Amino acid sequence: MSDIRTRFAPSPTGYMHLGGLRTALYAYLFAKQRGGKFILRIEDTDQEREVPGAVELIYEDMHKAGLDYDEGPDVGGDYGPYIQSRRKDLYLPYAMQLVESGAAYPCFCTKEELQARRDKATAKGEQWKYDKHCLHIDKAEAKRRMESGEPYVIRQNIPETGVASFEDLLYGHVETECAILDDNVLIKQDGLPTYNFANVIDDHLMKISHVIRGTEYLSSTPKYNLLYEAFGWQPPTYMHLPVVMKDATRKLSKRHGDPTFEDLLEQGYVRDAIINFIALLGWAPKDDREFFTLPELVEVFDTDGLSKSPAIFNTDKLRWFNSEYIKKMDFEDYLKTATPWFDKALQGKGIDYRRLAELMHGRTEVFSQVPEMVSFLAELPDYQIDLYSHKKMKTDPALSLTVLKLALTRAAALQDFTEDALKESLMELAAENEWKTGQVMWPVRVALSGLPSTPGGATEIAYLLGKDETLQRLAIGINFLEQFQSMRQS
RNA sequence: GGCUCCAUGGUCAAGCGGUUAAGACGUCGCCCUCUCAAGGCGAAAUCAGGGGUUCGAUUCCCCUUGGAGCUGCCA
Repeated sequence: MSDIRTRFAPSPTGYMHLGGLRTALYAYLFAKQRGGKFILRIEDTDQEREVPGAVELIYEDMHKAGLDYDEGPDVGGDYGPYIQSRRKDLYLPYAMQLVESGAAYPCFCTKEELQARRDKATAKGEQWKYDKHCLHIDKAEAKRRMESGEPYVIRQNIPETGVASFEDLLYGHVETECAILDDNVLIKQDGLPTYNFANVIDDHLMKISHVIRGTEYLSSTPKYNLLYEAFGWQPPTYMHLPVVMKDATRKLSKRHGDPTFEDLLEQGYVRDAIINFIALLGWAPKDDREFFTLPELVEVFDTDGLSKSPAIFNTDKLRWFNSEYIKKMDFEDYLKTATPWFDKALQGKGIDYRRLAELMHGRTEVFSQVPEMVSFLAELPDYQIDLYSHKKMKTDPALSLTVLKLALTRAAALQDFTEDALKESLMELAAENEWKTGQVMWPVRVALSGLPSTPGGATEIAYLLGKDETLQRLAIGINFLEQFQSMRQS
C-alpha cells in the first residue's frame, strides 16, 4: 500500500457542483492509480452557511458518481472524525502553540471596528490590510484579556518581509511577497477554525500527501506553507485545478441556474457519460481516445495531460457523449430506463413500448427529451397545410389528398395490420401510380403525426398507433386537405 | 486598485524550436433513406497583439491586451 492519500473536502452548502465533481474525480483518480487512499472530509466550520441535509447529499452524490472513498464520515477510518465540526476542540491547542511561538497572536478588534477601518481605507482608495494592531499588545495583558472572557480571534502573524512560496504540481513555482499578505484569522470568535487553519491542521493530521483542489486556493497556499513551517511540519504536495466555466467570463454556478450533477442525472444524462465528459474537461489523454469508464480513467489518468486554463462546460459535447452511451446501452436497459419517460406522455395509451424503444434507442440524446418526441402518439398535434408540401419528396397538398384517400382504403382493407404488410401495400400503391416512395410515405407520415420529423417512418408510426387510430388520423388528414382545397377554390 | 494565475478554431484540445498546426463536439455540404436521427464521405474554421532570443518561433523571454482567482471571523 502506498502512502498516497488525497482528499475531497466539500462544504455542505447544497448540491454537488460540476467543478467540485471534477476536482473530486481527479483526486480520486490520482490516489487510486497509485494504490493510495481517497478520503472524504466535510468542511463545515461555517455554521451559518450550513444547509440541512447537505452532508447526506454529498455522500449520495459521491456514491452516484462512483467515487467511493476509503475514509470518510459515513465509512470511518483511522483519522476521524471526518467532519470538521466534530473536531472543533482540536484546533485551538494548535493555534495556541502558534501563539506561543509568535507565529500567531490573539486579536481583540471587533468586527465593527474592523469594518469601520476597512471602509475608511476603501473610501480613500487605499488597500485594506489588517494593521497588526493587536500584535503589539503585551503578552501577559493579552493572556489576561483572553482569560477574562473577552471575545477574541487568533490571527496568523505573517512576516513583514520576505516571500512565501510553494511548488504546485500543475502551476510550478508560485510565490508572493509576505508584505502584501494579510494576517488571516485562524480561529474565529466562536472558537471554530477558519478554512485557512482547519485545512492545514486536518491535512497534516490525516496524513494527506497530495492536496488536490480548485485554483481559488492557489494564491493563499503560500500562506498555508508558512503555517506548516511554523509547526515544523512537512507540507503536502499541492495540485490546483482550473475553474470550470459557464462561458468565457462566468464560472459555472448554481446561483445562475447552471446544472448540478444531480440536475444532470434527473434530466436523463447517464452517469458514465457525465464522468467521461467531466474527465475530459481539463484533461486530455496521450492519444486520441475519448471513451473511458471510471476504471479505465484510473489506468490512464496522468497529471501532464492536465490543462492550466479554465474550461467552458460545453453542453453540446455532453449531449453527444450521452447519446453515445445510450446507444451502447443494452436494449433491455434502454427499455427499462425509457419506460418512465414514455409514461410521461403515453401512459395508458396502449402503445407497444418495446417497438417504440427500438425506434427511439438510436435517437435518444437525453432522456428528458423523450416525452416530447413521442407525445404525438398520444395526441395528433395541430399542423399547417404546408407540411404537405415537400420539395424533396415531390409532394404538395393536391397529390397528398389523392394519396391519402387511396392509402386509407388500402389500410382499411388490411386484415393483418403489421408494418410489413402496410409497407408492402403502400409501396405497391406507389408503383401502380408511378409515384416515388416518398410521395406516398410523406403525406401518410404527416397525416399520422402532424410533424416534420418523427422517430420512425410512416408505417412504423402506423403500427404504433394501431389500425383504428391510423384510419382515424388518415381521415382527419383527408378532411383537412379537402377543406383547404375548397377554400382555395372559393 | 493590489497580488497570483492563464491565453492554439465557436467549444474541448494535441503540440513541448523546424509539422501541410492532430483529433473530437458543433456548423455546413454530399451519400444513404418511408420523415428525422444514426451511419459513411467531405468542407469551412485556431496559434490575441507587439517586441526580443534564435539560422528558424505556436513552442523560450519581456511588454501590451484580454480573462480568471484571491483580496471575509466563506470555503
